[in-house]
Amino acid sequence: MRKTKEEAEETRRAILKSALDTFYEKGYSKTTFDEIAKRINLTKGAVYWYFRNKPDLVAALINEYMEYVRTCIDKEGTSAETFDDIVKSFLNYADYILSSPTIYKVAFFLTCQMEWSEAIITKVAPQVASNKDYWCERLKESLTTLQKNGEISANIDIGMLVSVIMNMWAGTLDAYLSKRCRTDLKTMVKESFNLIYNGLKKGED
Amino acid sequence: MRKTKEEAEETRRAILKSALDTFYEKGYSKTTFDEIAKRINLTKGAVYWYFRNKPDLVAALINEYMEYVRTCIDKEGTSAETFDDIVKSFLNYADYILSSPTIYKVAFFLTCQMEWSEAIITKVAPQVASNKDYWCERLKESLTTLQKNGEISANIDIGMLVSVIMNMWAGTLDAYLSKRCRTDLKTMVKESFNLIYNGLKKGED
DNA sequence: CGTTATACATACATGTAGGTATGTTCGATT
DNA sequence: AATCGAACATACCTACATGTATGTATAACG
Repeated sequence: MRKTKEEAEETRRAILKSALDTFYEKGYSKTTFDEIAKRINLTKGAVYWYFRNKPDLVAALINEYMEYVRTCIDKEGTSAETFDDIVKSFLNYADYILSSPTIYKVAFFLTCQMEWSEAIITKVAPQVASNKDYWCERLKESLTTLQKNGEISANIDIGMLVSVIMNMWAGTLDAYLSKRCRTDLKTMVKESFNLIYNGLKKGED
Repeated sequence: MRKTKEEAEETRRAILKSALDTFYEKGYSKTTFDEIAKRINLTKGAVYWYFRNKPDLVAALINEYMEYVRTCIDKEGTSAETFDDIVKSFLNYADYILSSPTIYKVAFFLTCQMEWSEAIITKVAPQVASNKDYWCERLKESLTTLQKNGEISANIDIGMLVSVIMNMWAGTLDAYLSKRCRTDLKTMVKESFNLIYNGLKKGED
């Protein structure tokens, strides 16, 4: 029954994939090593061979896909020239979540099916936070440039603006994933940014 | 050991309070009827006497406090005359969450410590949604009035605006409760509404 | 080619959460 | 005053999830 190194790596990835499916469907605490294994015709022993326990498994899972997400963020590349470019980067991110079933499951799992126990928080939260910080930094740079170029009012605190935008984005995504919002995600994102940009005031346009 | 009706009602409320504390500290799935009972010097039997199972207990708990929240929303009373009034209503709500440990625990439990299994969704989600809808309706009325009065631009879709505001509010509250945001909640709310109202554009003020 | 460690399967040990059945006490009802 | 049922306590049963100990076939390595 001994496998080659490559075959072993395959089973490791198969376990992670099966784990994601199970977590996605049943939620964190109702997922057992036994079910993860049986879905791919293995036994608990195999899963325990690769992962000490559930928090470790989740951490490995998130780590796997967070890295993947980050490369996709990077791939998008150059910083924004206009506010519309920023909106587009968020729309791309939305597209990315919607078009990749795997990433969708990860996002759904993290926002709706996770239970943030102490062990999970210490192992998973830093990774998620790090990824968010990375995104925030890029957003901050872009907005600062826009402010220098005069597209954004000079008396706006960019740090605060970043926080507001991120909260709005998180809230929108969360509402969509948890099915509290029937509207299309990308439409919501567009409308949200449009509102923030133009404001509500009765103006002159 | 037989109690009077009033004493029995007291223990029922004591159980709900103990349940909230336990859910708040340990999360949904790690909370057991045994611990809920022992915290107030009772046994599992007592808890089972009042509640069939965990989903039912959670539903009763949420129902209890949602009703309470709704009366507080109502108490605030008359509809808004200016945009600032709307902001104030959200600030009041924030104040309310922050100043009442019980409501804070409910909010924290719902956003961070809950696992949305099928049974929970069918029993709890409708209550939460109903409460949100109620709030949305009042928000929509207020915004419509403001639009008629000319404080808000006429070409803004109020329905969409309500969604955006609610998402922003939910995202802000969630970030605060899950400790992802170090900034004070009320400050964040103020800044968020300020941004939505004035917009980012380099204007003429 | 023999040894060893890898990559699992199998079996078992243990704790514990959920649920029920039954007992017990006493307030309420007549 | 006797009875009944509410309000629990106690005991127990069962399922199952976590974790471990052991077995085993074989790839890798010298």
